[in-house]
Formats: sequence, structure tokens, C-alpha cells
Amino acid sequence: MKLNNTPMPVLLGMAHRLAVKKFMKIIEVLGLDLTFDQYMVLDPIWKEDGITQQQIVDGCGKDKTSVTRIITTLENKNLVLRVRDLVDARINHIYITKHGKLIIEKVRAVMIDTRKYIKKDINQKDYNIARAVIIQLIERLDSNNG
Amino acid sequence: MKLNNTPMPVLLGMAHRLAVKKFMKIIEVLGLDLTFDQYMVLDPIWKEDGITQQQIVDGCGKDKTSVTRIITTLENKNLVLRVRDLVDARINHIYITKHGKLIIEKVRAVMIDTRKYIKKDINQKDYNIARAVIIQLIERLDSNNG
DNA sequence: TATTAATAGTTGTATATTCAACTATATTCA
DNA sequence: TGAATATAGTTGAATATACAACTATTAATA
Repeated sequence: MKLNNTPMPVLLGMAHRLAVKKFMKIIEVLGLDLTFDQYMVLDPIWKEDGITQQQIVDGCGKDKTSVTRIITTLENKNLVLRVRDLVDARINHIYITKHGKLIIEKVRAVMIDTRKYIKKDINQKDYNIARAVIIQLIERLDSNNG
Repeated sequence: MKLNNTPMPVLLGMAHRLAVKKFMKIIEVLGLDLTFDQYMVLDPIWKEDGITQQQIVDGCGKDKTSVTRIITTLENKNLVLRVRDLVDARINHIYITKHGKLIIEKVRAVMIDTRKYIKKDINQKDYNIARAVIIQLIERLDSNNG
């Protein structure tokens, strides 16, 4: 596969898909039941119990539609709980269950392994530059919607 | 959004989604009717008329299931044509239609604009390092499925 | 040659994404 | 106060993705 002339958006998609695949392979070996996207939503809930859906949307870069549906999936799996705000009834607070906590803590370890695997054999300095460039990209594309 | 400690697979996904969104915004302004993923499949067909589905799979990094379905979509849109190989009946050759050629050539221009937009304001040297790292990542994750 | 294995592509199912339209609630300010 | 607007979240429809199981065909080999 010759990638030298492949557009950046395509490269980003390829790398993303493959990294997720790697992550899911480890997940499967460990017999855990959580997709990468579910991890992306569950992780901020674990970090801040009672976080609102909107906060999750702002933090994880997913569309609010996706977040709504993934939370429903997580709720059906008994990993989180939706609780309506008593003062502002538009807001949902999401709480993690005992079971959810158990799962995410194992999955976080998988994420750490995946990160190590990805970094391996790549020049540390270049890797950091790549990260910085990607972050720069995200910030510009996200703010400047024009 | 603080991204400094965000795992690489997540960053790649975010950047990918945002870059695609940017691409689709330009597509929409121009009144073209083609998704980013359809572009990813149509482009190699434009480059090599009569390419087989397997060759597309190998080149674009998508699953063969996705490629099958996207080609069906492209066929329904009258942009490509499936032709069974006369010698080896397992193989489909995909040919681009006149209409398909018209569309992809406009969309390729959009891709060039998107690439320019993405590069803009980012240090040229760092950008090239980032590309190289991502390509390195793809090649390792793709070959070494273990 | 007959059986087995490999290859190319398709289909079913579950999940995720995007856009637009929608409900419900809260805020703004004329 | 009351009408317009903004915000939080949900739903519908179209598209894409991953995995497994499947069909059809060709290649390998016992």
C-alpha cells in the first residue's frame, strides 16, 4: 500500500480504524464487553460522576446524537444511570454504576496497553510532534467551522 | 477541550471526523452529492478503471464488506458499473461511468482544497513529520495483526 | 480425478455517525 | 407578563463499519 500521496483525512481515518481494531483485539482477549466508542463515553463519566450529557459531548468530540444513543446502550448494559436535574429539567446527569466502574477500570488498562503498543518503535520526538500537530488540527477545525 | 492527555486513537478519530466534516461542508456548498467514504472508493476506480473490488479493499483500507456496499450505492447513483470477469467468475471489475467521472473530478478538487485548508497555519516541517508518523503507524498496525 | 483449501464477493446483525426535525424546558427582554 | 429565543436531549432516516457466516468459483494436492 503506497500512502505517500494519500490525503491527510484519509490517513487519519485509516490510522484511527486500525488503532481501534488493535484496542478491540485486546478487549476481546480479556473477555470484556465494551466497544471503543462506548469507552469514549464511559471514560469521562468515570472521571466525573454526575457529568451532564452536554459536558460529555463537549469533551469527547462526538455528536450529541451519538452520545445520546451510546448512553442508552450503556444504560441497557447497566453500566450507567441517567438522572434528571431537579432544578433544570432539561439536563441529564449521568452516574456510573458499580458494574460500570469495574468494567471501565479494566478497559482503561487496555487503553494504556494500546497506547504503549502504538508508541513502540516510533521515534519519541517525532511521535510527540505528531500528537501536537493532530491536536492543533483538531482545535482549528473544531473552533473554526468555516 | 484539553487534549494533552487524550489517547492517540481518540485523537485520530476526532481529527478524522472533523476533517471529513470540513470536506463535506465544501461538498455541500458546491451542491455535489458524494460522501467522503464514497469518494474513498470512487477515487481508486477513477485512477484505475476496471480495478477489482479486492484491489480497492487493499488500497483504501476499508473492510471488504464496506467496499461491497459502497460500490452498490455508487452503482445505484449511476457512478460506476460492476462487470464480472470472463475468465475468473469470482472477480468483479468496476468501471466508472461518464457521470461518475464528472463527479469525481469535481470532488477531487474539493479534496485538494481541504488538504490546503488543513495544512494552513501548521509548521510545514512538523506537518510532514506528523504525516510520516501516521503512515508508520498504519503500516505497523496493518501488517502486524498481533 | 475427487476432495480439500483458498479466494472474491455478498448478506445478516449490531453498532455508530450525521443531518434535520422534534419535544420540553429555561432564559431573555420588549 | 408574554413572545421570541436558546438550550438539552431525543427520534427518524440514510449511511458506514465490524464480524461472522454464507455462496460461488478456482486452485491445490492426495
